[in-house]
Amino acid sequence: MPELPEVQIVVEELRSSVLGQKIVDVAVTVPKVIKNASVRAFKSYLVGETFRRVDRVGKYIVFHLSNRKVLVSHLRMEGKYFFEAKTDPYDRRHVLVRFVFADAELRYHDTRRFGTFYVYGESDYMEAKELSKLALDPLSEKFGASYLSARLSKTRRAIKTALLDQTVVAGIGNIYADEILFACGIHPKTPAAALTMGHMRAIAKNARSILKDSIRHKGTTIASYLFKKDHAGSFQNKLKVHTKAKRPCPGCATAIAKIKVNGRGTYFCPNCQREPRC
DNA sequence: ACAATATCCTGCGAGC
DNA sequence: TGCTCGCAGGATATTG
Repeated sequence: MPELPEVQIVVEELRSSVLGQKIVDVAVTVPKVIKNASVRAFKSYLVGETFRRVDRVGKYIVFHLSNRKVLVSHLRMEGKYFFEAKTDPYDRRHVLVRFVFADAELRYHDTRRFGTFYVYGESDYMEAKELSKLALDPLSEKFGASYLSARLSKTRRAIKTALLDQTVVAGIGNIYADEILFACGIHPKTPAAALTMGHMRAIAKNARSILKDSIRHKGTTIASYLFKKDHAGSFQNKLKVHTKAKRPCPGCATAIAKIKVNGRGTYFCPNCQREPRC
C-alpha cells in the first residue's frame, strides 16, 4: 500500500501521537512479523522505554527509543497504525502488535501480514541490511539527474523496474512510478540505458514534484491506505494514469493502457509515452 | 551480473 | 447465490 508520501504522512501522524509516550506493555499476536528477535526479546527492548523520535527512511519508519534502541517498521502492502484509547474496540484478527501506553495504545493493523519489525542499536541501525542498501531519497537535496544517471546508464532493464528498485532511488512504488513516467512522456519499458540526460532531469524533477504534491494531499488511497483510523488520503483524485485503464489520457484523450512490467500492473498512455525503438 | 518468477498472506471484485 | 480466478500500494529468495 504505502509509498514515500504515505509513509511520510504516517510518520507525521506518529510524531503527533506517540512522542513522549512510555510503553508499559507490548502485545504481539503474530510473532512472525518480528524479524530479528524473539517476542520475548522484542518486548524486553521496548517495555519501560519512551518514544523519542520518529523518522522516515525510504519506505521504512524508524522509531528511536529512550534506551538507544531503534525500532524499524515497514508497512509493506497493508500495514497501518492506529493510535487509540485502550477502551476503543479493535479488530483482533488484523491487529498484530499493540504498543500499550498509560492511557492509549498504538495498534499495528495488517491484513496480509507482510509488514516487518526489526530492532537495532542506535549506533548501527543504518548499517542493517534493510537500510544500508537504500539509495538517496528523491526529496533530498543531492538527488538529481547526475545521481540517477550514475545508477541507470549501465542497465538495460525497464525504467519502470529500475524506479521500483530501492537501491536506485528510495521511496518510489508502483503508483508513483507510473505517474512519474507519464509526466516525463517515457514508456515504462524503455531500457534505462537508452535514456538521455534530459530524461534523467525530467525524472528527477517530476519525481520530486509529484511526491511532494501527494504529501500535500496526504497520500493516495486506492483500496485501503489510511494514515490514521478513518482518515484516507486524496491524491487518488489527482492520478493521471495509475488505475485509469481505458479512460482517456488527460493530455491527448487516447485510452490509457494497462500492461505488466516485471510482474507489476503498469498504466501508461500509448500516445504520450511511445514504445522505445530498440 | 542480471533478470524473470515464486513466495509470503488475506480480501475483494469479476465472471461464470 | 456461490464458486474459482486473478489481482493488490512491497521486498526478498530462488532459479535460469
